[in-house]
Amino acid sequence: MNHDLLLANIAKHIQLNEEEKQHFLSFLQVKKVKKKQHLLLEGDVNRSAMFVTSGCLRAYHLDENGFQYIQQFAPEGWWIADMYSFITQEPGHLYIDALCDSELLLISKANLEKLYKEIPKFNHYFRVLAEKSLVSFQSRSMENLRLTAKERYEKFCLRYPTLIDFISQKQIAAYIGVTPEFLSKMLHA
Amino acid sequence: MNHDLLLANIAKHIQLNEEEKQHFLSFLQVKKVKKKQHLLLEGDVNRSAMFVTSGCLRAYHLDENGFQYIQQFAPEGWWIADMYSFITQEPGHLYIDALCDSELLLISKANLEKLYKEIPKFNHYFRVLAEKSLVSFQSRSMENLRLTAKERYEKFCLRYPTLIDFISQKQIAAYIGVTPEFLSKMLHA
DNA sequence: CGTCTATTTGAATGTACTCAAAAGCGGTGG
DNA sequence: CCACCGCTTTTGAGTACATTCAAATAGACG
Repeated sequence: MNHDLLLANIAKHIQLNEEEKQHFLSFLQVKKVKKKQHLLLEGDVNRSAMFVTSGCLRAYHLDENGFQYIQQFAPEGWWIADMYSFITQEPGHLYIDALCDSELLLISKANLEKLYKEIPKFNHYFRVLAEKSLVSFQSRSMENLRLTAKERYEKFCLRYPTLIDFISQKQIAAYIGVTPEFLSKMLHA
Repeated sequence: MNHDLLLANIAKHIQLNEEEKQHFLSFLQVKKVKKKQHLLLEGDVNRSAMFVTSGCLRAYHLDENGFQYIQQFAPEGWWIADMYSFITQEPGHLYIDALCDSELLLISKANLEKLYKEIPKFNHYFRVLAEKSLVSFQSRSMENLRLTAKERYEKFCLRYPTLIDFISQKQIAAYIGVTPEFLSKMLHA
């Protein structure tokens, strides 16, 4: 069942009885997307947080010159959202799309707020998630200043070992913040 | 009273009755530090999260060449910690020190865990804090790749308007990730 | 007042980008 | 099943943004 991965993830942090599990699952919506399909466009309000049960998503920003900057990949077992937009329910700046056919579990902002009220320990679960993600982005924001492109490439390989030979070099370039041309030269040097 | 700023901050997110307030305050420790005094060194375990009631702290990383990279400043009303170390209670990679004489409220990891158990709605408070901080570091990590030094300088001015004419250029350079020499040239161009 | 650190300025260098063009590769339709 | 089209990757030459090293000046603090 595609809920199992999520329940297992949650079980690492909080204990749910059968009733709570069912209640939680009733808030979720299953969604299937095809490769290249968008789940969120710039200017959209991100109404649901997404948990990837199979496949892989990515969140990216498009700058005024048409350059993509990838904020994160979300392989199987990862949550993804435009956090700014999801929290504030205002239009966001990110695109989210599928790198391959994928299956997702969605929880809407409204249902998540209900969940926090009805099963408060989910505050704990999502607090721990947010804290871990925070630590990771804190590191990355400093690494993006102090590391060279080559070092950032190596960090990428460590962070997403399953993606290295699955995604294109262009995607990796957009994640580490270099041009595809430069990454190609770097890997052939 | 120096607790007021913190209680006001908390009141924006959760409602506490008088008893809960007192219980919370009993977990806190007041600490005064002088300018340049360190609160955390690289390799230390960060045992307490710190709330700045007056003054200003900063968290920074020192690389192998002796360059400082400032992760964040914490003026009055901000929380600061080495989140990685605080969460895991393992040795961290950050230094935290005072930019001027400052007054802090500390909550130890152990007391915070007790607090979560005894007044679970603090999970909500710290979840919201972590989420906001996450959004801010997500933006910064991409800005550090796609913006030029001049644009990062402008973002810095927006984020910390009270610090611009209080801290040295060298500090700003260490935050936006350029050499002091380059920042000087940039500002005189 | 003297010392230490921060800032300024300049010349040479390096890392990564831009633009351009060719080669490779994958998917789609005839 | 092959040919074509579009996108990715490669390669090269010229350029830009930021660094390094060095030295002079200015400022802050005890």
